[in-house]
Amino acid sequence: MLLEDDETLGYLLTEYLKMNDFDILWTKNGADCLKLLHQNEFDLAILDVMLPDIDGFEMAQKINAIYPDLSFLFLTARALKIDVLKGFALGAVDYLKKPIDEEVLVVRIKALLSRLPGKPQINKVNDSYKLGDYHFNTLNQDLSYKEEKISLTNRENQLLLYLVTHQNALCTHKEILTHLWGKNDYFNKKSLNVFITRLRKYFNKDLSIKIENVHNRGFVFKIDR
Amino acid sequence: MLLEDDETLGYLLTEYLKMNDFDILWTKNGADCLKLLHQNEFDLAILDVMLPDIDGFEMAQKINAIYPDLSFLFLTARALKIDVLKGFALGAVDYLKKPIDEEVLVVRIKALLSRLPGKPQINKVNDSYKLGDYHFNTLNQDLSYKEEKISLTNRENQLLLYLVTHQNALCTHKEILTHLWGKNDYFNKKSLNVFITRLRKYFNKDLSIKIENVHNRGFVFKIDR
DNA sequence: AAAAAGATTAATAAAAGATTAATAAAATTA
DNA sequence: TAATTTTATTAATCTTTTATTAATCTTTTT
Repeated sequence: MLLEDDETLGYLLTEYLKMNDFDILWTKNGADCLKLLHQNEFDLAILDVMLPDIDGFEMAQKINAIYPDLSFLFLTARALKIDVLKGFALGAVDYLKKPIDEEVLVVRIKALLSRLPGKPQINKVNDSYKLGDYHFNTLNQDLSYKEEKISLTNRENQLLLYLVTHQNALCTHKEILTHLWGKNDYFNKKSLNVFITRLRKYFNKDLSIKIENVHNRGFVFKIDR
Repeated sequence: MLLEDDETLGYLLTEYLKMNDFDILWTKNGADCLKLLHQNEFDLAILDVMLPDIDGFEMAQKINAIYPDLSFLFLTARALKIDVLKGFALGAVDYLKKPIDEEVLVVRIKALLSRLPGKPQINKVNDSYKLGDYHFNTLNQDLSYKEEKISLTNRENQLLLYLVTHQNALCTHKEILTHLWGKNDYFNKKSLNVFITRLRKYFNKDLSIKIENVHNRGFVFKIDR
């Protein structure tokens, strides 16, 4: 969450942070800020100090009282030593002086978020799947059968992951192609076919694993038992 | 731990931090710093960048390689944007510009330490690894095969340590490059390649040791048995 | 039986990786 | 300080891997 009353800077920062894959919401005053805090769960609040209706330090006190687990930092032109000390005394994780380079701001925020407890563990995908007698590790990009390890290419890995995470469900050509190839045309469909053949070959040691075709629709990954 | 070659500033900071109940040890060069790190368990390292024998960025790389759980920050007059970005890329928890007010330094460090997880800096890494018929000593920076000893360069040592501590797991290009080089671009990737070739050559007497490539992803260090 | 869709194997071109050599920068020695 | 050696990076060249396209055969549908 960004609390910043300056239109230009607020817009700029919001857009820049969005570009860097942050989910960010921007407010320009204390009242709206409180509403936002009430309606969302933020990882970090970026607070300006001088605002029309409230001062950032007061906002920090409110955060401490109402949302004690929310981390916040100050981003302000008020750079007097006394202000910095006050900011940290209120529990800020950082105190940044304006003007700040956007790129530097982004790396600082990333560094901060990576060290916040709990929150930052952004949905780490399960990376390992037991498939019949096989074992598929999508992070290491390999498929093992007993002692033998088959290393997968990027596409093979992507495709298998897609099929496995949609086990027993029909994955249409269109769905797969738009998801992995980004477009759905005749040639990519041909390519997909080649990869399906490849995967089937890898799995030929366990007859219970099947990649079935649904004519004119798509494929479905199944494990019989 | 404070790494600072300037006598006056080093003395001043050390005394000031002691007054504020920190247990602090001060070194003036890279060699002594490594000794200290080996003999103690620090919560935080404060690194100057420009030093007589080593640069602070290199020291950070060594810390990443040898004591990956030790947090560090830079305290330096080098305030160019590129340096700041590099500092954070290497995993710094903060990047502070000289001159800094002692009081502000203290509150910043307190804020940092209060957010460091528990007491994680326990697992000091082993300095010696048996790798098939080879023996790798990362502190002495050498690799021995029977009576023969190969001494490793800094980069070779860092890279091998990284691979060995992530044995059997895929180490992506990005991961390796940001950890050891501090940035991840085309040329560093080329450089990494050269080092991989070098390491493979060193290990060519034991065929069970392999550094495998995963196309378009990275490398994995393996010992077959 | 004909047409369409799918499966399979093989051929190709582009990208990535490996290797060796050349250069530049740093460290060491005289 | 200059000369020498060591080291990391960049360059050049060769090899391998990979995704796609093509060609051919098989199955499904109407």
